[in-house]
Amino acid sequence: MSEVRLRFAPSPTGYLHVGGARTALFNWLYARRMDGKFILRIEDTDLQRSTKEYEQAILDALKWCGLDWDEGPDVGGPYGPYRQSERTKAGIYSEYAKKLVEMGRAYYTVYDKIDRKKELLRTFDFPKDYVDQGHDVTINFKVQEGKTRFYDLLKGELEFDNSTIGDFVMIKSDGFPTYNYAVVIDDHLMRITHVFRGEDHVSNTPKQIMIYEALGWDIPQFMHIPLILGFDRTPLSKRHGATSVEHFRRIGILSKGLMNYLALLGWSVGEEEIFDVKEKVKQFNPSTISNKGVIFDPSKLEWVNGKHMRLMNVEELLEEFNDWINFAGKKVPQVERPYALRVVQVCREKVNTLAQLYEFAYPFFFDDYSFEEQFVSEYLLSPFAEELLKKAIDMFNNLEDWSVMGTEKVCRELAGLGIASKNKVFQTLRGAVTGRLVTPGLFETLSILGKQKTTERLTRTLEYRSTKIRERTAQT
RNA sequence: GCCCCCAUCGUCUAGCGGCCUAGGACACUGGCCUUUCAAGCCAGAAGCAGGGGUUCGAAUCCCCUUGGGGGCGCCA
Repeated sequence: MSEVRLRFAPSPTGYLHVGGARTALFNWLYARRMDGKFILRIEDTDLQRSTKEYEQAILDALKWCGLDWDEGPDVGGPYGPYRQSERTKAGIYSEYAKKLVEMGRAYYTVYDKIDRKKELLRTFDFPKDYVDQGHDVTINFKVQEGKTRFYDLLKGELEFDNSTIGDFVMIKSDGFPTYNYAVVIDDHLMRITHVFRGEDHVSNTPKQIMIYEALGWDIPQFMHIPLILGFDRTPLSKRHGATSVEHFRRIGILSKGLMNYLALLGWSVGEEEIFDVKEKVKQFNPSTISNKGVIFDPSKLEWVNGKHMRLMNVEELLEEFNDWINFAGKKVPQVERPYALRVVQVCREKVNTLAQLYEFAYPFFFDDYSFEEQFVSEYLLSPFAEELLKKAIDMFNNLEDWSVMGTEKVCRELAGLGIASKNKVFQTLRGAVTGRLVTPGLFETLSILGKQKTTERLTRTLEYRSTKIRERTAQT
């Protein structure tokens, strides 16, 4: 059996959309499952909208997703070039277009110079005079009578009456091919065996089939994947907020988490929900993908992501975290690796994204955290706080054992002093060393912070309290 | 308008004629744990779009209606 070859063919007119990423993922999954090839092709025939920046952004996003390709514009391959603009310059599309004209399956259309939509004539002969005079000329495919059918892996046998399909442009007047034409030429020349793409291409498929048939080429296996929709059931777009892969990366979603969620969206692998997509390659069966439009649910994405954060080993998470800090352009914590590992270990228990992790871990990394309003009004300014903090500074200064058990012992002693209730004592201490009322466990927090930071912070908080009290007295 | 696709809890799904008084997950609600909590554990509420058939029997098969989506570009 010949080699299975699949491709993902984005057009560089925007960032990689999660829908595109899902399509790429399914292509990739099947290529890997069949020990075939995954090819990346850039469809940049829309001169107006395509940019190099977007192309690079898409490549970066795909790489981040872990969807590596065997052939593509950056790595080359036996069937290159892999950019349609380059293939156009190489004359690949016009060659077959001319052939189709010669066969009588396509014709030239000449348009009016002023009213550029108005057809002047159709001809099988190259209209040299008109071209010389500067008229727009396209090459159009001539649709014949009959029916066109094809088999879709997901939808089964599909049939279209050719009378519902009009002749269509293959070569635009700027010399570039249209999508429906170029895709056929490229897929054939690149030996593509399976075309997995969005459902929005179903109605275009018969046009492509007609070209395959006219040229006497084998038709690849098609599978059209339902679109990803927003909660209002309209296709997921900017109107639903940012939808690019880059956006989810920015808000701290792990590549593993995104891929896992995207795979889950329309494809169920038994009861299991949390997995590394790469480990599910063997079980990938494209025909089990759901056949209905699916709604993108950000809250489930977050949940999946949080699970991954808690399941992966801490070293790996720390690495992801550092990469993210860098990517997101956040202030980089200047701490030792063992310290960072402990922080990540305790903080990941209660967050679902790297951004949340950063936010949650902030007081462990930096001293410039601020005090939460509620902590100040409800605890810090309370009468008991002064005595408690003084006592705490004293006891922590004398503490030698900074293990979790050690800090717990001191905390419990402080709570037993009768200065305030246990809850108030703990919350006051928590706020005093982190500025907030919601943090990892207090004993762990203190243990990680250590003697120097803890006592410094307690002292500083006590001073802050005095200043606040003075301000308040001055006002009244 | 014409053509095509789709239809199980709010969402993602299991189900492929009897195992279904429809299972799981997210979200939601309540409880537990408890030093806070966004983590964890337990419990609950929530669904086969509607109508006809076929059949001893239908979420599962067929038809219609309704609803949703896609396409009909010198966009991809």
